[in-house]
Amino acid sequence: MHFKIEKKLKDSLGRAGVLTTAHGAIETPAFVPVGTKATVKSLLPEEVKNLGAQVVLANTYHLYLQPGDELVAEAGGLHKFMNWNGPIITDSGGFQVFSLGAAYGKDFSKIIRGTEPTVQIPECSSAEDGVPRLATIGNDGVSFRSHIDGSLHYITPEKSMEIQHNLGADIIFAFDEATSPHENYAYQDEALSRTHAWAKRSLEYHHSKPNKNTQALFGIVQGGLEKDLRKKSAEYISTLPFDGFGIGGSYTKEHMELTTRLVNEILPEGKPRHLLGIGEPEDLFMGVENGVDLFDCVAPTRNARNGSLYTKNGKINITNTKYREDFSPIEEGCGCYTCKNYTVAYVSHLFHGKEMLAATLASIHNLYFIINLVKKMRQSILEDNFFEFKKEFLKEYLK
RNA sequence: GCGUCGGUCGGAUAGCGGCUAUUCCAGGAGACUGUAAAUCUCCCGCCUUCGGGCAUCAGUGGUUCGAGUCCACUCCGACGCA
Repeated sequence: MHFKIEKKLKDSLGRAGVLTTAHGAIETPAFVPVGTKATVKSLLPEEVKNLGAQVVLANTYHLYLQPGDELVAEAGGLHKFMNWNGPIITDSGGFQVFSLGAAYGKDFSKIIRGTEPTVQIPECSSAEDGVPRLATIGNDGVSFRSHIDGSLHYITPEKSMEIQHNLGADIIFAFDEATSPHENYAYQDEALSRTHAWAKRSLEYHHSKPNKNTQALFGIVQGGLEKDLRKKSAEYISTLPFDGFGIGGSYTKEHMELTTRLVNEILPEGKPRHLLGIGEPEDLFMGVENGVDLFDCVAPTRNARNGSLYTKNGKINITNTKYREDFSPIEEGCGCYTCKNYTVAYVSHLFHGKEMLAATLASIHNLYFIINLVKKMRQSILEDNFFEFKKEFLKEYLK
């Protein structure tokens, strides 16, 4: 893997570059569509490629459970298995420590609401609080109760690496613990020590295998909402010989920005940075401005399936009554396949009729919108007008 | 004409003497950020100062402390017998 910075943004951390992987180059900053189970939901790989995606992200935990990483290896690896010849990234399963653990059955997720970031739910600090969860954390690894069949699985940093080696993505991630923002400081500190120890173990395992030559390994910075822990994490992870870095966690938007800036000021400039699980248009601007090179997020595809579509004037809910007789495209002038060929009324009809094509056409539009938005950000960096572009876009988008 | 069932929100249902009339669909709105997600939440008779208030189970009477529920008749719909 090779990363080259082409141009830096003045007075900020932003930059445009090219990341070359074993399966091709990625012009950064770039948005990475999520295909958790080795498929970007509702889309053919050809469509994903045609709408402008350069790379996709699949999930270690899900593929390990089904169909199994060894089967994928037997099939010739993820690229061949899912018929995607471009770059692939796999997440380590670290996010599932959070989503199936502390966040299981709760009403909070990746982005938390409210302006008070230090809100703590004390009972979350203990795994023995009787609250049901599918992931239980130990210092050596994490026990997962399969959400598919209830079977018990134990994933360690080494196991995550082994699975990711079998899957064969171009970029893989160290196994980490994404913590709940509601945990107290003591827990965040303890969890961070674990993430750091696991980062080292992930790296050692990876470097002991020939896969190190074809697969790049990214380390992950955690630290919750605590500034000093984030700093500590960025500093420690920076010292390890990772090929690039991920920034993970769950936070308020305000904290995400502070964290991204703080962390990227510390991470080595010459290596790529991936802001995990982000985001919405305004978040992507924030990330790019603060030195993020890669983003992945389920938002465009999940929102699409749920009828929420991006337009330059904000998101619309296409199932609303007012769109039933709207014979214009979702967005006037949009270059996506859906907008070039179909009307809002038609897509609305597909949603009301619960037709599968609704998800496909909506996903094409949303992914095109987001991928293209980040491409325009890249272009604006190269043309020295990022801030003007940002201001203009957000003025219309956020109304 | 006689008899037997039935008539509960836009549709389909539950309810078989007891307080707030069930559930599903349709309809309306919202949420969703390293995918437990083609999912979830709320609303869906009228009014409301969001505390609640007032209606309501084909209709009209009646029995009862209390009726969607029991009784009588009327109207409507199925079926059966003439």
